[in-house]
Amino acid sequence: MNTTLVVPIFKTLADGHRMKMAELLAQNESTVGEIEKQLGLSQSATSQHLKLLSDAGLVSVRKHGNFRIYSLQTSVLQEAMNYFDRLWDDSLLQLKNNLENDEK
Amino acid sequence: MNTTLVVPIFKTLADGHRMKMAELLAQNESTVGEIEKQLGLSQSATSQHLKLLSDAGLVSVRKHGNFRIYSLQTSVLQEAMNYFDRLWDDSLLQLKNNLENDEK
DNA sequence: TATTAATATTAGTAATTACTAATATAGTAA
DNA sequence: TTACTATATTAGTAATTACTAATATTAATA
Repeated sequence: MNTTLVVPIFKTLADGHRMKMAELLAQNESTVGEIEKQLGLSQSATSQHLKLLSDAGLVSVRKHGNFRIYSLQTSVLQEAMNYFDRLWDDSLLQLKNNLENDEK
Repeated sequence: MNTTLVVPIFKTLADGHRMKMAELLAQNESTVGEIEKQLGLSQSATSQHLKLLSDAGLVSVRKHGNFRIYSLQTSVLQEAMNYFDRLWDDSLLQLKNNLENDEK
């Protein structure tokens, strides 16, 4: 597995506010203003967090009049899920091997 | 879901070296010295990273003579996996709802 | 065109991080 | 005990981060 792909995703989600944003967007796509209100952040801070999420490919944006509508990008989520699945599988395998060795 | 549980796990794994450590430990429990050699880090840096992993509950340690043997703690991994699963499910549900609304 | 609304970008700053270098601790062995 | 080995801890530092405040951009509307 290539950690360089997954590390940026983790870095981006490893922040309470951005994690909340991801959760909000998992429920519904949303404008900057709505997110700002939900999280109680300043407009600037909200925009900056969204930019980080966007740079990491975790969200996409489209314009609607004067608004920007952000949505969660599930394909990148999948990357992160695969990473955990892999770790999980490896450690289960390790456990199994250890049990077998103990029997000998 | 309680993000305060998951954020520290993400913060801890959101570093290339610690992520590599988690991967190594998923394959095999290991001493500090082995990890240090695998990652090409200094002894001190290695110890400090392991402390962070340990504080986050991602690894456990046991003593063996002069050595400390670190192993991955799968139960905490599970937390993080659940988080992603939840996000994933929510966004699939959102997608489904949007399709249904479009039909109207 | 001028004004307003929604958002983005920039510069500055305090707090956090990841390292190195040095020192401390704890177990082993002479 | 003394010396050695494996690891932990501490202090200091450069780089990064998350914010605020100010300004810029872009679209809608009067």
